[in-house]
Amino acid sequence: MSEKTTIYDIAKALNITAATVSRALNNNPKISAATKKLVMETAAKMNYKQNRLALALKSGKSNNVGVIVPYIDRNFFSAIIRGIEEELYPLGYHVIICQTHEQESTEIDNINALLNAQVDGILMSVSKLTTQTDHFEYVLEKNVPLVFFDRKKDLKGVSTVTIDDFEGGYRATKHLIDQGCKRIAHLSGDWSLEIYKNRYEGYKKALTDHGIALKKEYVIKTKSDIRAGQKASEKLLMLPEPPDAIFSSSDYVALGAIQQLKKHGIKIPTEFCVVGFSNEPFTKFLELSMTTVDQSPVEMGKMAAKVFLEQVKDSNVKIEKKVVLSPTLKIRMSSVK
Amino acid sequence: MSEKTTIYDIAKALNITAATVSRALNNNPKISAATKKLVMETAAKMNYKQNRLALALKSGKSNNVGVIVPYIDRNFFSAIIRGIEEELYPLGYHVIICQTHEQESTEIDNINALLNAQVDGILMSVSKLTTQTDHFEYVLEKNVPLVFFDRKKDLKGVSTVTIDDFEGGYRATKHLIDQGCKRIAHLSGDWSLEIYKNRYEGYKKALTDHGIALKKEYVIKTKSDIRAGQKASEKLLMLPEPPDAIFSSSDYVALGAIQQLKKHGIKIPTEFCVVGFSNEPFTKFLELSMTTVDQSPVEMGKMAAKVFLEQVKDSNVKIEKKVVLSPTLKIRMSSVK
DNA sequence: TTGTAGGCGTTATCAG
DNA sequence: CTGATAACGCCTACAA
Repeated sequence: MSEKTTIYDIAKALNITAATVSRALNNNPKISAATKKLVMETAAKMNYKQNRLALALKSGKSNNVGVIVPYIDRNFFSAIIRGIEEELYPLGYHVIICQTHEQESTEIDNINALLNAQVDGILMSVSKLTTQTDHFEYVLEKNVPLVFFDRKKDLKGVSTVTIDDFEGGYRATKHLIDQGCKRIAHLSGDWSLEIYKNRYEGYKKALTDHGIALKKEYVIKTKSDIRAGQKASEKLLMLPEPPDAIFSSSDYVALGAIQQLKKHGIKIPTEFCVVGFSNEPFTKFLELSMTTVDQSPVEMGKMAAKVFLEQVKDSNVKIEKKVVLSPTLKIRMSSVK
Repeated sequence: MSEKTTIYDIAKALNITAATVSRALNNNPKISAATKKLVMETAAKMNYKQNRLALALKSGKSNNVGVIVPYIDRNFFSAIIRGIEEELYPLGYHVIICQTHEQESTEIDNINALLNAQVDGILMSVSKLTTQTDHFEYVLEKNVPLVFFDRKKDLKGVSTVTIDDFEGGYRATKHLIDQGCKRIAHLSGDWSLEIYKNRYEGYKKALTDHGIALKKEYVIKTKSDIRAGQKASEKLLMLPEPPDAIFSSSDYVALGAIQQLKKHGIKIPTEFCVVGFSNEPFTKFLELSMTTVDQSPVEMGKMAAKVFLEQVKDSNVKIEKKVVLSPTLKIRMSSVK
């Protein structure tokens, strides 16, 4: 029983031809009910399982999609992958995972490997260190659907699923203003990634909309970790006129800020409010739970999958869909006076 | 340039046969250096990329491995997947992801789908609700290597990579004893999963080794979430002689316990110590950081991948390797008086 | 050293 | 309705 049974085995057992077996198995209308039933039964009896590799070679569709992310164990990305998988699995697609470690060379490598593996599409979030776009254009040349989620590059023919980072930044900042904060600082990331630029723009707009002047020294670009948050907030506190609130583009940076503020004996939220970004799981579990912007990553993954599906459906027409999801402000203790 | 170039295209361009091209591309010794060079150059010029599907069909090896986990966005599992991917990618393998949602029927479904896709191996963690083992035996019948990580079923011919849960439970409990705790409770999980049973056994052994009697009412089986932790610890506090420490098999349950203790105004760690299990990322970020048992999931993933590789290397000999990793106790604030 | 031919498992096309 | 045949892209005896 360890041998794989093929449609030939079934054909032989039934004294018919493999073509007929194939037809029976595939609900082809041109087949008698009798033989169909017979084939089905013996197929079950012989424990036949379709070899998807052969089908893939024949049809040119592998029913695999490649997903490329910086690190799979970052909650934001694993949640997106979860969404993609859950949307695609019922339709017979499998998800192949690749990690870039934020390296452009690895990203290029991944794309080539996935293309060789004949994936039906590539869904990805661009790595931080990526500057070129040749490898993306190469994917398009091959007529393989390409969908960017969260981190994107602007390219003709590529669909994208993002959240409205501007809106997220705006709401977070407005919330702080509503809480009565007067001197709101912003901890941002590298602006070569649009997401950070957009969050900053939202912050800026919210301030000006409410008649608050933007202070250059209140905006600091940092890496996305706790240490960076500690250092940046220390710098802010040393200012002649220190801020009374921080909107951070990263939950980790926000956490670092909170830790530093506590070290200085500053009371949160009464004296100082903090808002993060991403709704990382830990933000909810903190004793002083953190207000943050939720990006609904599972939904983002599902949406990316849907966009991909539309693309394969009408592979003749070039679709270039830009889906922008709305962020949700999760108001928690770190910002409510 | 959108057409895929095959070895036939190269052959035609060079007025040689596809077989020769194939040999040149594969470093076959029986070929002249001249033609080899020529083939290589035109292959590069024509942007040839090997079709791995065709190779897979021909060779019977897809160079894909299937990984099945309950949920991909649980940090423990995504970290394991990260380890697997990082170990296998350099060798040309790709990782296909499936989620069971803890359902046995989905698990069976996933296995069949992966088998149909001709994966070279399946690495998985058994779902909580799985009772049968037929589908695992079926994998073995097909001569597809099967490796369990963390959650396993005992089966002949299956390799496993786990951590020493007994040891983890023992160390956690001994640590509490060393801290001077006298009445140590244990919040466990469903014992149909060995891991929970073993952690309990470690707890028990540590107690008896130190001359402490096991109290039945101090051991409660719960689900693995915060709410369950709150409820269970409430029950413990209502006991005529409430405990002064909790060792929990789950970080989430431990967090629920801590929250409940605080509600009662109990001071941690001075009056009460808590130790969790898994080293979920949030445990480190809590204001009162949580002592917990680290399972080094990335290492576990790498090890599972290595075991798989050994298995495919000598596919003739049936290997049944049982790797047991050592857990590490991360001592933090929730348990140090 | 190179060419020829067959096959991996399926499906699609064309006859019958 | 069913059978025969070719094709997907690659590799590998075997023959030359």
